[in-house]
Amino acid sequence: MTDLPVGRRERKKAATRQAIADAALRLFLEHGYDRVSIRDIADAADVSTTTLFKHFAGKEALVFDEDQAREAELVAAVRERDAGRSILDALRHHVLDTWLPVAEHAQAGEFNNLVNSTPALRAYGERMWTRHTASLGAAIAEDVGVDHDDVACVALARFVLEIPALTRDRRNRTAAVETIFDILEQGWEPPGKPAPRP
Amino acid sequence: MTDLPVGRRERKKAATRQAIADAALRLFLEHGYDRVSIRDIADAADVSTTTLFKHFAGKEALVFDEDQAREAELVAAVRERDAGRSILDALRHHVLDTWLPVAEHAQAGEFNNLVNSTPALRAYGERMWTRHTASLGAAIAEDVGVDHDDVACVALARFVLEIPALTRDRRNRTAAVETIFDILEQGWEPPGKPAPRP
DNA sequence: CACCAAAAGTGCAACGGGTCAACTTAGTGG
DNA sequence: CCACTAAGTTGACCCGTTGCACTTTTGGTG
Repeated sequence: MTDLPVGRRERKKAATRQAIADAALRLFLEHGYDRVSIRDIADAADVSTTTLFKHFAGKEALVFDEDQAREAELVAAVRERDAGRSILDALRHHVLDTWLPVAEHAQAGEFNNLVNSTPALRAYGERMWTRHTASLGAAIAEDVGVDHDDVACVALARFVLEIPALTRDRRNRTAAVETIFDILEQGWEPPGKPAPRP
Repeated sequence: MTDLPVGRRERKKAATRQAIADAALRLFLEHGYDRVSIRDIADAADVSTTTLFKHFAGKEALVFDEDQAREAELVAAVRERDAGRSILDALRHHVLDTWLPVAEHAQAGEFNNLVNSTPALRAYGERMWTRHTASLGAAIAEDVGVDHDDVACVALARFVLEIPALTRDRRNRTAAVETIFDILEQGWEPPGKPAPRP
């Protein structure tokens, strides 16, 4: 997965980082996000708060490790799609195949619950996605051969990146994702009431 | 516009509130958002920080007065549109007629600049818009006669509300808005390079 | 008019997130 | 083995924000 550190130094560094992240997640799940202070976490991981902030940019970053990966995957999904497949199709399947499994199950029960029930974390999570707008937009633009900040391409990127927020608490996430991609492909039109059974 | 306060009490209250807001904006424009502390503002307005926070929910709220109005206008634009006009058309014209003039000119030069160049304010501003997703989505859903949290309707609402963020720093905002509405109406397709002149 | 309850405002202390500067420790590499 | 450098520590500090106990104002009511 990620290249493992070689020197003793980097191993120790990685270890501390991990210790902090573990302690944080444990305490958060145990007592709730905002009843746990940075100092608590630092103590539990047996480091100073300054050290903690050298590893993580802020309190929210303790729970959302890893957004770098997502951006790369997204761009790749566009760039390295099968020949003849449209950009939208590639994105649709990337979302369905990659995001949904993670959201649905990966022992994420408590985790999702934690994020979902903490406004600060929800907000941070949403912004995390939309921060990739520029990169994804640029990748799409490059693919179709227009300016890297072409409005249509950037807008499409943003809309796709809103999908997690829009489908978060749906009973049937798959259907919701499909519906949204249908809008993006064919345009929006008033959804009819589901026809009553005759 | 807003009903003017009658009692001496409410007049004074409104006055202090205004004094705070004025002091804040002045200091922000003069020294930059994050070089001005809450204490500075409170001092300048000659109140205590406690009082300040009884009038404004947080530091960002000092610069963004008034988002309530926007939500109502939006919902109205959908509900009270001319007969025979589609929802999307109503929204498109509401955005073009109501939002653009405000964004373009209203002595907003420095103000926009301030918001734009301060990450905290950008973030707050964007969330301000998307917070109306549910209401606008529900209005649309009601109009077409489906569940108030129908995915397609909520998605459309969100996409429309992203428009300010997506068009903020475009040279030609009008064109950008039109492009985005075209996507929402007819679906996205790869924009061709502008045809080179023959 | 006098009086009282409630609202507006004050002062102060405290908390939690986050930063800074000077210092110690301990791998790294020559 | 020694000098260099990155990781970590310490302690003080700023800032946004909240709670608490207290004073002032003001509107209404008997």
